Amino acid sequence: MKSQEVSMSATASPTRQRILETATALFYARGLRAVGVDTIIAESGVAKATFYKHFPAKDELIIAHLDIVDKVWSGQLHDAAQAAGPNPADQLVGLFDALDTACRRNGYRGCGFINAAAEAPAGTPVHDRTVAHKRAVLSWMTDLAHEAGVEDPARLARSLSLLLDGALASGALDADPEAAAVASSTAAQLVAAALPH
Amino acid sequence: MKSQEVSMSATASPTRQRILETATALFYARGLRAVGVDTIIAESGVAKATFYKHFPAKDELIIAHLDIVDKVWSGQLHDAAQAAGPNPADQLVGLFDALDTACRRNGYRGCGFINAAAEAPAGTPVHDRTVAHKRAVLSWMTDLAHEAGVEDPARLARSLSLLLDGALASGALDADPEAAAVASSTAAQLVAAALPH
DNA sequence: CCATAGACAGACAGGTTTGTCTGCTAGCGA
DNA sequence: TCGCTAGCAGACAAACCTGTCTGTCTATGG
Repeated sequence: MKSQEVSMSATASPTRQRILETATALFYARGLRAVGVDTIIAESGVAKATFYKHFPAKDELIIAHLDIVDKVWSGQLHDAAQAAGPNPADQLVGLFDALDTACRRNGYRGCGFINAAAEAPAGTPVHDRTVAHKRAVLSWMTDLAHEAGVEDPARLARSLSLLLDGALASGALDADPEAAAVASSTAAQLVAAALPH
Repeated sequence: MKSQEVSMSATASPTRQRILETATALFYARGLRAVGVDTIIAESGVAKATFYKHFPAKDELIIAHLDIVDKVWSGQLHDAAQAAGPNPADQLVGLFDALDTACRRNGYRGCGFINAAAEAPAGTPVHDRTVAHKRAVLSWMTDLAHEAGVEDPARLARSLSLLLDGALASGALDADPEAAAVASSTAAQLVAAALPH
């Protein structure tokens, strides 16, 4: 208990990482309940005891999976916003490019959180994480709208997040780039209309 | 085989109806995979053999459930549109009132189809039904937009359906009437902007 | 009065799921 | 060399899930 206790909280052992990567791919592709731990164990080539050492219960693995989804998707959203330049109004529109990029990846199946929430009743940790994620995105967008100097930042952010979630939800049905394009251009229209003058 | 053969195709026996009602409530509330046939059988107070006589497999019950969801939700959408008067542009906005009504009902958990699709991989009958439902709604809205005489009916309808799905998806997380209100007012804004002159 | 349809009750089979437990092996620092 | 950590392999228990089957009860129409 000397050298590793620092990295203990980071919990980034390679085996754990391998399990988590396999699991997150399977969960996203097939759904939380549809994937059993046996499948994850077989697919990641790990022993059952090892699996349960890292994740004492399936639910903890699911939570870890959602944290990854959050990190990845939030990152893509921020990157797309950044790519649109320094102007917050432009960023608010630019973030929708992440949608187009995402729906062109194959295996795209919409938003991992929305899909997860459909399987988890309210009050469960899974559901709570989803709510927290959506709230974080909304609050980020509200800040951006505020910086852009629009009249009602909360309303604009809400509209845009509705558009985003709609595109994500319909993306789980058919990964149609058309939906992303319409979401993006509608976002541009809403932002332009909300801007002062 | 004289009096009942007419109603045979309608398949509306009271027992079947009772099973279906119980199942559709449970499926919507907890999810497709989370509800086992045993629970449905117990809850509807029916014998196992009777259950399997009416629905030879769980999948058929799920399909029947989705047909109900489709009928109910489409009905509410149409009713809300009708209530807004004869003007198609008004109807396009008015249909969003169904959202507000829905999210105030308790036990509201968003769109049964979106939730179902999250559990069913592409290519399955469940997934197909969902796509068909969403396509039907979109096409209805496109017709309305066309009648309203907007410049690009397809685009307006797409925007509005994105908004609708977004509100439905976020409704599965928290049944916040605020989301419905913003969806509605944003719809009004988009319709007004799309109208000629 | 009795034959038949439809429903009830519940045992049963066979598969899957989560999670535990026992043993074995390989590396690594003391 | 010893002991510790981390991982592998796989048996096992207990619950649960779908679907089948046997047998009983009751209402209704001929």
